[in-house]
Amino acid sequence: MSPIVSEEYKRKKKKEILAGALACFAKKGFQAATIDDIVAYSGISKGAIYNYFKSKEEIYLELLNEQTESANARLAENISKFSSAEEKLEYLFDLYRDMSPFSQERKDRITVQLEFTLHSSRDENLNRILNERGKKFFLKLITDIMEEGQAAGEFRPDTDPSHVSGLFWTFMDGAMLHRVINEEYPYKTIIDYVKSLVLQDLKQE
Amino acid sequence: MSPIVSEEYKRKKKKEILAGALACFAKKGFQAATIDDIVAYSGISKGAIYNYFKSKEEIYLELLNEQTESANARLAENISKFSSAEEKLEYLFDLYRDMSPFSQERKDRITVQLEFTLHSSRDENLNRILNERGKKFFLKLITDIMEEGQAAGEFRPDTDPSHVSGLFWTFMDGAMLHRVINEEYPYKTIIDYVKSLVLQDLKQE
Amino acid sequence: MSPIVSEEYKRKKKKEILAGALACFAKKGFQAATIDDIVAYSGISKGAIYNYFKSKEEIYLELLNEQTESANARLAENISKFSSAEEKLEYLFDLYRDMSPFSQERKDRITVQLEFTLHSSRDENLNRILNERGKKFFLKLITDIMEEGQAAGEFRPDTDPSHVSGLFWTFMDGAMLHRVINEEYPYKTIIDYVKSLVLQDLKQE
Amino acid sequence: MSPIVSEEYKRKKKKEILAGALACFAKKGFQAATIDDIVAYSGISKGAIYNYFKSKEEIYLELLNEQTESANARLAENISKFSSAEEKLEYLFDLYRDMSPFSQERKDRITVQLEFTLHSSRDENLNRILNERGKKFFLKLITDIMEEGQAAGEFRPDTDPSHVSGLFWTFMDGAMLHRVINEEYPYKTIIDYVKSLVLQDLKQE
DNA sequence: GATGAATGAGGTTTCATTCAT
DNA sequence: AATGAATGAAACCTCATTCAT
Repeated sequence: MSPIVSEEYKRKKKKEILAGALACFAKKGFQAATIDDIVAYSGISKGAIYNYFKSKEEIYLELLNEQTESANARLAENISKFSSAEEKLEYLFDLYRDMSPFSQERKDRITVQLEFTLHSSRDENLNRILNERGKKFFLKLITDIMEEGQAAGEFRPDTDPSHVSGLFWTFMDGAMLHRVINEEYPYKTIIDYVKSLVLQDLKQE
Repeated sequence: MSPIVSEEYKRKKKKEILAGALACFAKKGFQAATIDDIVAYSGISKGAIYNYFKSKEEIYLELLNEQTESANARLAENISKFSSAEEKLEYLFDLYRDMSPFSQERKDRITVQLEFTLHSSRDENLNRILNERGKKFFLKLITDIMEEGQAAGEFRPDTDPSHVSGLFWTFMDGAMLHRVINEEYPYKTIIDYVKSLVLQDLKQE
Repeated sequence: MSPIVSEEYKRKKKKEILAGALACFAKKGFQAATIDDIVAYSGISKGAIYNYFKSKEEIYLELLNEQTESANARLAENISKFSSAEEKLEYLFDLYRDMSPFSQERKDRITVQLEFTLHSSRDENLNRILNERGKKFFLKLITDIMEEGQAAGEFRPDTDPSHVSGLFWTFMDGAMLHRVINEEYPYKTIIDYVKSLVLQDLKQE
Repeated sequence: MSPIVSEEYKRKKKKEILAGALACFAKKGFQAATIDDIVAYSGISKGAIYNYFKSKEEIYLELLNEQTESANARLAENISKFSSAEEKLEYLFDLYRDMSPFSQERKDRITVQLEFTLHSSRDENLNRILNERGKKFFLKLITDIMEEGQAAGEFRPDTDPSHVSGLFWTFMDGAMLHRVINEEYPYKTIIDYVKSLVLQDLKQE
């Protein structure tokens, strides 16, 4: 009885739903956005949405998974292209700097991501998962570069790699937050400023 | 001719409600926290809460006002005690650094504050107010110090004061966010690291 | 401990409360008017109101009692002054006609009275009481006059007194309703028209 | 691809809700009747009711619209069938007279209608709309007949048509009010009595 | 697979009444 | 007697989810 549709079709449909949900969650926040908002935005019926996701929360989680994974993949892939630690670090700063000007979709993702990050502080389990992932991926991404740079003599040896990594991600999250809430925030300039401070320091003998 | 309870009493009651609300909003988020949560937490009846505040939203706004104002007051007051720009800047870094270890209440406030900041990006009007206030108070606090330091020859003259200010607040928001979501985040160490980077740079001739 | 106040004082206070309640009930309706409205309007505290009346409903009922009784008293007293049935009937028509222009208070009373009358249709018991009273007082007031007039040969004998009476009160209620909802309703003119129709008919031999 | 239920189905559902609401409003009054009353009475869930109407007030207004429109349609349609003004006027009197004995539903409608009419006196805007409609439709209905009758020489020319019209509607509202609150009110007899008074007078040369 | 009407738990807010002072 | 803060039942309305078609 059920028309059997291709996996391709299903994937497309899911993407449509996720895109609608992202826009709605960004616009109103997860709690305030309703399934009807998503229906209105995506043009997909309520029943159909529940065919693809079993709850509003699941949509949210999938949305966040999706973005972390794609971000991770992109980063890991590109970083390996550079040979020196300095270039790698520079690349990371520039990568984030060049996100600006932000597309609406990127702003939406960031808003939703930050909101979710905050929300995670309320859920022991979620929090542990996120921190674990943060350590394993984000923190390590830069400590690896730092260690590489220090081993190669590019960077001063007396700086704790995890401090640089912590500083980087702390700063990027702060910058994205400010960018999202303030159109006039000098996102690029400030990232460049921090980049110069950090690199200057690291290269000091 | 009596239950005209003292203003003192009313103030105290309001504080109790706000304290309960803060805990609940921090624990669940503004949307997810219910009036019944606040009732359960504070032991104050639903009706009484509505005698003091006319809506859940009003409680939220009052909570945020309160914290901004107290923060503003504290900062402005203390900064003026120092005579050199360097000392002032150092004081600011140290002030934020020494917030750690965070009391539960401070974490709650920060969580709620960050959530609200994010939320504000969804409300044109609120957003404008917050950015205005940010510029007038937070940004200016540091650009003033910078200009003072540059005029006095303490700081190198070629750094844009607003970049330092932007960097500072970007960083502090990021650090508080990370601290709130990650118990193990080396908050103090990283703040000291950034402080050293910034001051080192500024004092370079 | 309780200051013992005079009966006079109490009566005055009750009147004040009733006056405030009348205005509020007229303005919003019994259900929609709140005790706080009455507090605001009368300037008397909530506690005090509950010292004099044991519920909002009791205030309402007292208000209606008050007006029926005063109306009854006025009518009965004045009617007896006239000697002929025709004069009495004319007096009644004129009495109602000359209520216009209506003071705000009168309009309020009428609104509340009509609302109550309607409301009474929902309460078996109340309904019976009101109909009883209506028969005993209002209906009888005019059937008595009619019978007097027919006995005296003033009025044609073949008209059922109760029909004239029914017509009169039906009409007056309708006219007051229209007057209350429509500023431009030609209240006096229409009453005079009906009066002329009725008297003309009754005096026909 | 289905539960796009037919328009027919929706209309029926709406009617069911309105019927339930009418009964509840009549029984308790608009304010006192609760959505849960309507749920209990109609057997339709709260959510479903809010799918069809966006507020309790909207249900009320629709109910009143419905009845005015159907009344208007019925009247306008039938009146035109008669050729003489006298017949038309007689038809109107008879139409209202023959509503009795009142079905429960008719009594409900009248109660709700009268309550609403009274209520309208509290809302400037509503009041204007209702009076406008009253003038345009109800008043005009009879002044037209009067003018027709006077032009044709059926009715005496010295009677102001608007007085007859005013008298008619004043009387009918009064009669319906009395009928609704008093089972024993001789509705038919009194209407016939008024009809005879009015027609007698109009036909006098 | 798609649709959207139906459900009802649960949220916010109001307000008559009580009662300590 | 007077006051008004406190109470909590009960009102209106929303919305995630289900399910008949």
